[in-house]
Amino acid sequence: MRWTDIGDEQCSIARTLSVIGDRWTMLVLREAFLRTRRFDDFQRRTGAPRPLLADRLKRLVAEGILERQPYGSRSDRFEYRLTEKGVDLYPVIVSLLTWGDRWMPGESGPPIELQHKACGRSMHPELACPECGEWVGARDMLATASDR
Amino acid sequence: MRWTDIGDEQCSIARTLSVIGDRWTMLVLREAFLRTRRFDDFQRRTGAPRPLLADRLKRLVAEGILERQPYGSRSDRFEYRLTEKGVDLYPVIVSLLTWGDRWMPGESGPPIELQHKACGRSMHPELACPECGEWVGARDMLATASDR
DNA sequence: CGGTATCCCATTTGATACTG
DNA sequence: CAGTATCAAATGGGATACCG
Repeated sequence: MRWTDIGDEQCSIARTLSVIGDRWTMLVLREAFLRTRRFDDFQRRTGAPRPLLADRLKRLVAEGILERQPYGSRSDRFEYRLTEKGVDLYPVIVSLLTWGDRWMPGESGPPIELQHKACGRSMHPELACPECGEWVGARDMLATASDR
Repeated sequence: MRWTDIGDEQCSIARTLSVIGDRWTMLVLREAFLRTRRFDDFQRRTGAPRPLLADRLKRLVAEGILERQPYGSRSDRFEYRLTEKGVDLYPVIVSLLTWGDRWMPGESGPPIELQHKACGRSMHPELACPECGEWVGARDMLATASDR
């Protein structure tokens, strides 16, 4: 299986990875959630080579995850903003962050702090069941693959 | 920045990606959560070339995400099982799945079904605040990067 | 500021075969 | 079953320069 073909896979995980399963892409998304919007800011903060960044931004726009829009009065300035589809990737990003904070902590504490606006506490969101409201972990779930 | 150096980054997301931010690795983890344990089963179900699979399994074991253990009576049979550190990646995997089911649905419905053992319903877990219990999305959170 | 254009090199990949 | 060995080909990465 080639990676160009993976978008055709049955599995939603594989299809999702075909779109965002690239390390530079993930870092771009991290920045987008931190409200980075302009090319040069993405470049500086991700450290990606400019041609690579250009490519990844283009793909994300093509996939409808980012929107490219002119801003200000000049016609040669653009900003990239998350679409609804892009914002919906939040659980993926925050899960990566949470796991890293827990299992691969840096020396000086986590560089990104998460605060819940509503209650004001610092925390990492966790998974719960939208039907019954209980917290869920891997052991609480039954996963069934239809192809086996 | 080279990818070999990314493990040194400040950001937990980047450090996490340095360990699991590879597409084959992610598919291996998907299988692990679907209770795949043996080399050839991983190979068949992920479609990864054997040398690549061997490499990814080795790395995951080195990182403490999988454990390699002999099983049965023969000494040349091994199985790979998620450690606690590995099980804790569940939110990452399930978030990828959830997003894919929502935004990149296949023709014949999702091939992996999730059921909450406790309440019996089919659902996708969602994020909530462990402090106050409310559901949270990207807009409900304040993310602050300490380096800017 | 927001990109492209080049170019070269290192790495990864994919296929295939082989071994204990 | 559980890998290694080999190897050609493709890909991606990084540096640098350039343009409107």
